[in-house]
Amino acid sequence: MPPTRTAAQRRAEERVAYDAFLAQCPTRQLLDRIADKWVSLAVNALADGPQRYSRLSRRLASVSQKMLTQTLRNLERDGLVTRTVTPAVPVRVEYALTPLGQGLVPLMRAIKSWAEEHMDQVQHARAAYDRAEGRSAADRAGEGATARTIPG
Amino acid sequence: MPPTRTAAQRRAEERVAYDAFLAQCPTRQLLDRIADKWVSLAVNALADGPQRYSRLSRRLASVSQKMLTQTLRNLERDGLVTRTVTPAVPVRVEYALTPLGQGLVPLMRAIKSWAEEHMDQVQHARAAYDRAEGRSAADRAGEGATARTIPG
DNA sequence: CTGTATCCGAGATGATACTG
DNA sequence: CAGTATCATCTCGGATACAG
Repeated sequence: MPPTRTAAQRRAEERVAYDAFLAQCPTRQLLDRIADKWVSLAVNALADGPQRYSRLSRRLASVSQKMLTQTLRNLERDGLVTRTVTPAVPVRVEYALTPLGQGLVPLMRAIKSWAEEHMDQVQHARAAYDRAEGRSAADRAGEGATARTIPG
Repeated sequence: MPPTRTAAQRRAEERVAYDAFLAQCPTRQLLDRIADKWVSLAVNALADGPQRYSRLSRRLASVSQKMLTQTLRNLERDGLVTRTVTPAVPVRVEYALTPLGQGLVPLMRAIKSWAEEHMDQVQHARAAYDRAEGRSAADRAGEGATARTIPG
């Protein structure tokens, strides 16, 4: 008789288990947090000291209001930033890194450091790969690396 | 007369500029790469040595075939892994970390290390925040931290 | 000033079926 | 064995309008 579960079913179960695992995995949680497009920007901006919402909004001009608020809320929830409301008219809200949030800064620097040291190699590999992809294998014979990092 | 561009328009332009910036920013590229759900798993698995596709597929049982292939292709494109095809019947394809890819491992360890040292604080903050959110402010008076890290 | 609420389109991801 | 192709879904993020 056939196995009780198909390969697809087993994979589905594995996924459930893995998802549950992810919910606890510190590394994944950290990666999910810092890899967020706006988090790195916000943390960087706040590394200069406490700032009001409007100032952050101006500094991170490319971030929509929705995303900025959402990012700051998440960071607050995780205990990485504080949100201080001063009741006045108009309201004044100031954001600041907590000690925990400040601890994140060196790590970000480490990542940045590695990136600056090695990402050019990645860029080069990427360009080479794309060049090879773009044409038939026979075409790529004598060819110097153009070292073009970013197309377009 | 009103300004030539509205605030919304200005923000849109800022976004375009920022997107262009992101395309070059090494840090962001690195974050985008390593934060990928499956990349960390794949790199980790390959850190044990070269492996065939089928073996990877079994080890990363939670990853769909499509995603595994896509992940490996991206890593190959970035020069982080090699893909070696041995013409035979059936075909044999082996993946391995390049030296560049191996250089990524210590960085991942650093991230993991930070995560293991600090993410429990984040979890605690998160739980506290969620507890406060879940009820009216008046309710939270005398209450010990339950230290429940993961709900559900 | 500092947000919240709603709608909507684009891209990511999984399931499934098919191929050299 | 090692993929590729296609379709359905689903979440994210932006635009916009409204509110305390």
